[in-house]
Amino acid sequence: MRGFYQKFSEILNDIIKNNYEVELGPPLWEVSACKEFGDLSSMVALRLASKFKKEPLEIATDLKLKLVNYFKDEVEKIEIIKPGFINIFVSKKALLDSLNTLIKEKENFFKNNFKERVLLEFVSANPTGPLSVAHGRQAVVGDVIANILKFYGNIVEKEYYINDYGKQIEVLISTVKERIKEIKGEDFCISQDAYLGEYVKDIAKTYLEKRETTDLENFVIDYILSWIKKDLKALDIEFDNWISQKKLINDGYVEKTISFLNEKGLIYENEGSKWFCSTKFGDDKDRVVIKSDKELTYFACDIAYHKNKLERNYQKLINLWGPDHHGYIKRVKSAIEALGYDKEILKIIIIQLVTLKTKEKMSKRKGKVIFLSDLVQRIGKDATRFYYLLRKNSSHLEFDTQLAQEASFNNALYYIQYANARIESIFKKAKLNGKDIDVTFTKYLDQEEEINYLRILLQFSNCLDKAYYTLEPVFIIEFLKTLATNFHKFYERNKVLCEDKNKTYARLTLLEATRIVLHCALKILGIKPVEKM
RNA sequence: GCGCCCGUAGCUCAAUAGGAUAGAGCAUCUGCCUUCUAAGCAGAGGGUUGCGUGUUCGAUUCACGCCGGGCGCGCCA
Repeated sequence: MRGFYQKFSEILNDIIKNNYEVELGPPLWEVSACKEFGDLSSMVALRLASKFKKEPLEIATDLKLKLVNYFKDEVEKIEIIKPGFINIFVSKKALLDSLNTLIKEKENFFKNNFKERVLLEFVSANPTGPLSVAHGRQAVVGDVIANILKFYGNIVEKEYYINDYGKQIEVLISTVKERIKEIKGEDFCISQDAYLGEYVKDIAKTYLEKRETTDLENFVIDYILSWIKKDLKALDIEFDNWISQKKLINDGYVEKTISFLNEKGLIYENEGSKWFCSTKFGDDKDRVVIKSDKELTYFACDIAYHKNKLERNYQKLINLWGPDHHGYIKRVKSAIEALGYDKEILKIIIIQLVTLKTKEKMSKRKGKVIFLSDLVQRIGKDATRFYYLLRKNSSHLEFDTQLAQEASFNNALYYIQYANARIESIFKKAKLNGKDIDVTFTKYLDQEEEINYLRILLQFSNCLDKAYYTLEPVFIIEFLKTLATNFHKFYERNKVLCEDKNKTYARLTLLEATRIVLHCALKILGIKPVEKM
């Protein structure tokens, strides 16, 4: 249960269903916490008006009349404004009731119970080297999206697709072989398109040291995968499933998928290779699935992989891809339709580029990649996660490593953590903790400033909705900044521990509620709250 | 040439799933520490939202066309 915000949404939804026989998607209410326009503002009258070609003001008035019946003392007043806004001024009582419930239920207050089975595939970097800073953004965003989905009661599996087959791997293996020769002092040859990174030498060295008798290819892939897992672990990210492309092929799954499409008449031969007519499903051109050298293309495997996903019966598939894959979306969606599924089941989120802003100007010579592990080691897990989430998924992210390390108010994470530290400090001084909070004292919260602060706090529900429906973690960051700002303001102006014991306990409930919200939000972001600074 | 992302204050970015007077921080200037952490708070200045047209009650947001910046366009993966 999430207090009045949830309740009001349910009520409005019922009214619309009963009277207009339609179901409008969220948001039904926008939370404004603004003196002029009230706590909740709804545009549904305007949405209904354009749908039924009626006067928005009429609809708004009608909805207002029906809304009134549902409330006794939760609402101060309902106003209809200009083109058709319905503005609700929530009563102090409703706000305090929400506060009481929040303190009792803690973070459960904000949860939902949607129960969808969701498969989230992200990172899926080729096992040809350690993860780069670009992969890091996908990893963190994906992990946080998973947390958001889970928080709303969905069953989420995080999956990593291992591209352990194809030319890239072949090139890597041959590079390792040459490096082994180099170490042994034999003649060797590193070609132009080989993997030039120093880490290839490390792999070769380790392979020799361990006197591995196993297959070199398996050794190399396992070795790199262990790096990748370690890099992810350093960011507190763990995957539920690791799906191997090679295994899909060896199990005959890819072949089966191609013949399945062939039976549907969607595969044809041309110039010695086999093509899938993706144009029939909206793609710009048909795509090769079996090359003229009889090898499978990456796309062929991907069709099979998505078929495999679909057969595992998820209600939603979400893929996080880098911007270089945007041209690939139509192709995969076509494949899903060709396989006989609704392409809307797959949601693809493109995570834009990351650039590093560093003072010492890490050289870009020879396209040298900067490893994720170096970044995490330098600025720590929490700051790395936070700064990766700073922008919308679709926006370029400039990662300011200098700022992320800085212990100053310029650093938004410090500012937020500082709020938490101040709260902890007050509780410590009062020799109390969260368990000692008695909600009967909330009745002493009678100043406008206190109630307004409470309003901000309760907007977390709305923030979570936004993040959930848009799959944009950045909204949680933005909320945390706002909350921290308002907390610091409140802190400066109102002393919590004061002569008036009732006031003290009342304000402590506000602090406890803030602590719950801060901890909850940070937990979703995978960041540890700091208790002392 | 085609496709994707971006263009908002001097700088870095916000603006919620079209909403009401486009907001923060930095930098500049002015105040506030015998009082729960000054890593903070209060205040001032700063805008033709790249340009144009359209969609509608309403556009920073959507559509189309320009201009400018970034990236991608394999029988690579």
